[in-house]
Amino acid sequence: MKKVTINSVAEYAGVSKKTVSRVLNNEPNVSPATREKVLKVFKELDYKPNPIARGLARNKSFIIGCLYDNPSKSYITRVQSGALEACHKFNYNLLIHPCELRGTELIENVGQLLTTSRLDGLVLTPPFSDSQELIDYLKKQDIPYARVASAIQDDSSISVRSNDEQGAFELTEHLISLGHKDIAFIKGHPDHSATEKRFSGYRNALMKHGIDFKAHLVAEGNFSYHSGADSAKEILDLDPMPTAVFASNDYMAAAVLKLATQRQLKVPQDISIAGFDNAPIARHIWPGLTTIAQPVEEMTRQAVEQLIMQISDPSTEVYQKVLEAKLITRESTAAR
Amino acid sequence: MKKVTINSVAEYAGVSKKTVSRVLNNEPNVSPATREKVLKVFKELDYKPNPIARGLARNKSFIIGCLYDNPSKSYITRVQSGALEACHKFNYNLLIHPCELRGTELIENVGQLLTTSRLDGLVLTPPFSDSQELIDYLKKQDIPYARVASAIQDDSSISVRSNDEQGAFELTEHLISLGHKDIAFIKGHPDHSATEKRFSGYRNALMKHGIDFKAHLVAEGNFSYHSGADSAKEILDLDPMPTAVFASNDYMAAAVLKLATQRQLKVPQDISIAGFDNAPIARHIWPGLTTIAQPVEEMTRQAVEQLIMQISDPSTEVYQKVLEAKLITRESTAAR
DNA sequence: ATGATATTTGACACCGGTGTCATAATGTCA
DNA sequence: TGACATTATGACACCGGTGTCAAATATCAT
Repeated sequence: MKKVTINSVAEYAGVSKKTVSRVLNNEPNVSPATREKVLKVFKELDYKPNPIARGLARNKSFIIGCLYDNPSKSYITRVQSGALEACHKFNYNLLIHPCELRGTELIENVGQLLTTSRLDGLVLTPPFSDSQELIDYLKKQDIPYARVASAIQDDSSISVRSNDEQGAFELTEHLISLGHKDIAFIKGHPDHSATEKRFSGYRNALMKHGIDFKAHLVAEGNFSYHSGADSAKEILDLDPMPTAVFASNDYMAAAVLKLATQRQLKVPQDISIAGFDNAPIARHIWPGLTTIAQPVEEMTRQAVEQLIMQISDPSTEVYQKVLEAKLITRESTAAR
Repeated sequence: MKKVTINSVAEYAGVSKKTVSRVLNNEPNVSPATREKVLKVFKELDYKPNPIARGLARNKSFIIGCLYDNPSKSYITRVQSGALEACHKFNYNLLIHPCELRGTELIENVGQLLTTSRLDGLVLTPPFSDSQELIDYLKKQDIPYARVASAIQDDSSISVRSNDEQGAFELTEHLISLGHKDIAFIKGHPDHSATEKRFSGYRNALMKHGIDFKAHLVAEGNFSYHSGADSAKEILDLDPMPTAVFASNDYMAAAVLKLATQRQLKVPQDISIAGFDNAPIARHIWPGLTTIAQPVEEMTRQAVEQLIMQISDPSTEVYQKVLEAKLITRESTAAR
């Protein structure tokens, strides 16, 4: 099977390759007759323009890169699916690139990525969306990027996040309204800005309702299930045991639930447990986890859509957006 | 910041661009002195070769595409991580493309993918690895591909799978050895070849141990948690209720566990439950699920590695490989 | 020193498209 | 019908690299 290029199409149709290019890109100033003729040849030869050649000429690749370093597989797939939705809408594709925030090679690693594959833009998900070092680098390299769930204040770049603080506040109030006063808290990974946001939502709710904050009720997690299991042990070993646990994500909450169940504790009768994110696991276990639903897909979709807009027209105004997080109550929390 | 191209480097270094290209690609026949000089200019100007231009000249993109249509997020991320490992080892990148097997537009959709982004090869994961239609199309288009977990017999293309039948056989034997005779089975998605393999492993084990196969103990699932919940209802409503349930994946098993727990059944005392895949959820719930560990990352890694080998040298022999699946016993199964 | 061979280097076409600009064809109006 | 604006088309350079091949230079045996 011989390769069909723009040249062969042009020759076959008896026009110049520039005219073929015009038809290809739906440019004006082609007579209907010619256009028709060329389109027919497209069909006849089954012509597919070479995206690489086009990329070289236009200096574009129509590929967006997605950077992440996150232990939650469901979070990652949600991010991907939001990003893909936006990409496909505009005929872009998505290249994924998990890498580690820590370690001196981050910049080098991303540099390598940009060297081996020219990307039109980058979506940064936590914790990268909070890495000032990375952002400075991208700015210097002049690579368009969009931040998802970032806490960095920067009006000159795209950012879509959800209201973590508000969500944590509401969830804590929910627990308080059920009569809980000793509410343990498991923090997330310190590199993620959401960690501090959720923590302060928790503290603010306590404060608003006149409940003293007790440092010994706070455990340090890192969003992984494993860290949740460690924190769970700390918390369930406390005497007196708190009546409720608020974990900064659902995986850690699931770990608490597992240990509690292993210890023959009844949830929610003996202890209430709540998570954050509304990951699939929150409804796959029994009792289902009360949690905060974050619109992860939607955040990413909007971020990528804005990113593509900005790529196609760099003069487009970029803006920052905050989406609402929503309380989902299930069976894991109850009045004490 | 002016763009640094191979031309500017050549001019600056006082050599031809071909020589620069030689240094870039570590080709022989460059005098050490010249090589040194050019390398210094690379540093000085911070030169980054343009992958698109290189791609055009060599007719390569160094990008592998990954096709999937799978409800299990953990399966997807495991596939991705295995694929990425192989890609990065050879300086390739990975582009992801979820799409639907059903619907007439599959071929069109993949065609679109290949049109908008030239890929050097494609990894097919279930159920695509079993789609003869897609495979024929790729062959016709002359796009290299590798199949993961495919049951299609085709010695001319790369395939890495694990032994689903053997795994299911072992798991069933495990249940039988615990004294179970009424073992319900939840099937997977009919489009996946693994579904039949696992089912026949189950039947063969029953047969070997002289246990009659009972059709009413088989429920039709599709690998999704939701389908598992439906099947769970069917099975737990049976009278007499079977003493064990073997679900074709862990999500469906988790759904059975959830319903059982909701109904105040003790697992494994009242009923044993087993899954397949060793997905994260299998150890995130209580009791942990007895299951079969499939080396998903490893399968994909090997498949992609072979794929890249074949791309770099089309004369490379391709081969098919079967990896072992392994029984993992946890708390969800016990003697009756 | 001489010719034969091996190594280093560069000129130039090429990959498959797009952008610029000149020219040809067509349309408009007095 | 001629002058002028408008539309259609193509020639050609260009994007930033790589492949081919011939020329220039270095190495070596005799």
